[in-house]
Amino acid sequence: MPARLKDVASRAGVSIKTVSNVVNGYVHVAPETRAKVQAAIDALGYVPNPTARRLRGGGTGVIALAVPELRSPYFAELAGLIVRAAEPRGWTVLIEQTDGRAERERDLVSGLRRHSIDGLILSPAGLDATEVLTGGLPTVLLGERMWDGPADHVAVDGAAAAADATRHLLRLGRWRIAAIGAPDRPTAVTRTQRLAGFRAAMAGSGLAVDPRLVVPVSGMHRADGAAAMARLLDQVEQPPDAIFCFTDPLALGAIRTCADRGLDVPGDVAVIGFDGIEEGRYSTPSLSTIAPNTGRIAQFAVDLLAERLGGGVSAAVPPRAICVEHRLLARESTLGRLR
Amino acid sequence: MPARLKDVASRAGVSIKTVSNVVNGYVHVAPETRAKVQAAIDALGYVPNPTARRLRGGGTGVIALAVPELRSPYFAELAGLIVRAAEPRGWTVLIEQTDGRAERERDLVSGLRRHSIDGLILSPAGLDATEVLTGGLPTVLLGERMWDGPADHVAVDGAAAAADATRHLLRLGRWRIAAIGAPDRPTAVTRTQRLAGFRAAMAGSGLAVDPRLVVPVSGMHRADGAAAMARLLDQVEQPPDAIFCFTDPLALGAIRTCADRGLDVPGDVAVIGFDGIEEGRYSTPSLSTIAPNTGRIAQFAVDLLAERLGGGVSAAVPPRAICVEHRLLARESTLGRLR
DNA sequence: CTTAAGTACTGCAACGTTGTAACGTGCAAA
DNA sequence: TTTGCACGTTACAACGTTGCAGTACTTAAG
Repeated sequence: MPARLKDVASRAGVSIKTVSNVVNGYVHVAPETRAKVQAAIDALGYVPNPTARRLRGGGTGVIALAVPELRSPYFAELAGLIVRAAEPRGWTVLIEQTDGRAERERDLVSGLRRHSIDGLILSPAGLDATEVLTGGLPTVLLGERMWDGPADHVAVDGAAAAADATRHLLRLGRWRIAAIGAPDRPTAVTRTQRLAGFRAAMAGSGLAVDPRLVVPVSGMHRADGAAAMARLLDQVEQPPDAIFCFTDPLALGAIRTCADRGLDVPGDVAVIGFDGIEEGRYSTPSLSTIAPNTGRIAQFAVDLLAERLGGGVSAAVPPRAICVEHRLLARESTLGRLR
Repeated sequence: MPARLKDVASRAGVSIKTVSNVVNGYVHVAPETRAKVQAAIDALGYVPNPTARRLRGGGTGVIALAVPELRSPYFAELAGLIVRAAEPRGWTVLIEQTDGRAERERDLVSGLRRHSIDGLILSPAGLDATEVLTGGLPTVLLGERMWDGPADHVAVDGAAAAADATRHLLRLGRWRIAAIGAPDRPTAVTRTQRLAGFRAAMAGSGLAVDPRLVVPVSGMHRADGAAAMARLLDQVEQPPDAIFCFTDPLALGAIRTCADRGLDVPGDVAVIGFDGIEEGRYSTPSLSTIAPNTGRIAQFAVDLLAERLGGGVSAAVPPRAICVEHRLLARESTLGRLR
């Protein structure tokens, strides 16, 4: 039984609308009326009812964030940053997990309208570009996509970043370089781009890519990396001297397998990942990686959504793509112990 | 401009209310009327407006989950499980980050009413027990608390689990055992309980706890563990032969410092953590830990909330406390390489 | 043949809010 | 003085839904 405008109004001896005006900071309210109303508000502990506001035609202050899964550290950290970036705007974030299944993404995008949601930040993993718009919801896409997608979109340049990782290995004098995390299906855009960058950097150094050293995975977790590394070591007579893993968890799993097999990292095999998750700073050996600026990704995602929502950008404005910078973090898994 | 009841009604040639009755499965509707209405619903793609329903007095299908931060792997994994457990009930989960600040928790609990939320699952870190109820929202608490708290509550027995961890170290013949993660303020209930369990197990073996080996921390991250370990090593002339860290990230940070200082884990120092996060299975050395059954924690939390919400349990029923089992996962950081 | 109970459906009001239009004021400009 | 205007305030309607009370008709019971 929370206080309503009506209660405040009768206590302050004014009309409902005047209270509404005070609450909403309308200018033309006599100071003493305002004070009287404010006193009543404080006395009753009045808090506006957002449901009613929404019904009347406003926003809900809730946006949805859809990621493959929260147990992936990269997405957990990103989600945390997005929640934080949404805070100053007074938004709360509703989180959905897609499990990376296009079908589930589709259900989500179309079904989210049932909730009272202002906008969507979607990290798609397999949804066809054209399908994204069907929801009719203001949407921002995260992650490496085609740059002419159907919605606003924030990402790093995956191919360039992958090439940077590869070149880092090449600069260290490694040339028999494996790649773990190749796509197992054509819709996995992120992995396809990273693979392309890998190939480009190899080609740039005049090196051929041994097909047996390109290992596809079905998941992007530590277990998948460990299994892929084991498979790789079992299939080739001579192990690679370096590995570019397309995510940090893949790399950490691969490193674990190396340890189990008695391979020294980076002595025998240098390993570099991709994500820049905090875990890699403290692992043994610490993990060299490509770190997208996740803070800026989160900020841009929220800002782009805010612009679409606030009408700052007409719906007719074509989708914008923002490319966020990345850094190469060279650590022990490629450089060795530093001291 | 989605279709409203009114639109469906005029298309089907019936009253608004009859359409409402059909949508809500009211029994006394003639089959042919129902079919006619259903056809209109399908034709117009009518979807009920949840905001209006909520205003009228129903639930929203949205629950809130408040955790300290998503970047903590334990909470990220738990959040993922809760989102998944909420799915079959048709609930979506709105996530808030408290940063472990009681003040922020207070704001959240009282402010969440502003959103249209049916219930709250709160993992408190410092909020006084009595304050939790002020929100007036059906609430389930997570994490080790007083067992006579003001709301339904799911947790492992933190003291018993901590004692298990300590006894594991004792069984390995270690006796100079340090604890990293002691509370730096009295309201940190979780850490206080784990410390109590640690002390109890030590006392049970007739061992005194060297106060210098009990290290308080201000945060529970890898960095805090690394710093605490460094502080510990700097302060005592002879390093401990084992360390119980109150969370896995603390343990992983501590292990990292050991590596930097040339201490072998577990040769020189055995390390055990608390959380059972996936990361510990793949770290080098893999991390011994206490693993609460997070799957069941998530399930119970959602189920308890559902009971309060669904009226299956009267509001008068006193708060229930569910104690979830935990397992000791003994791995390399205490046992050494197994092969 | 009346009465009661049940079925099929409808209209109205209410949930709490805000935009719009309107109403008096009082004061400055005509 | 009259006009005009800005100010302070208010009544009313609407947002889309559902509970309640009611109407009209049908069937069963007394």
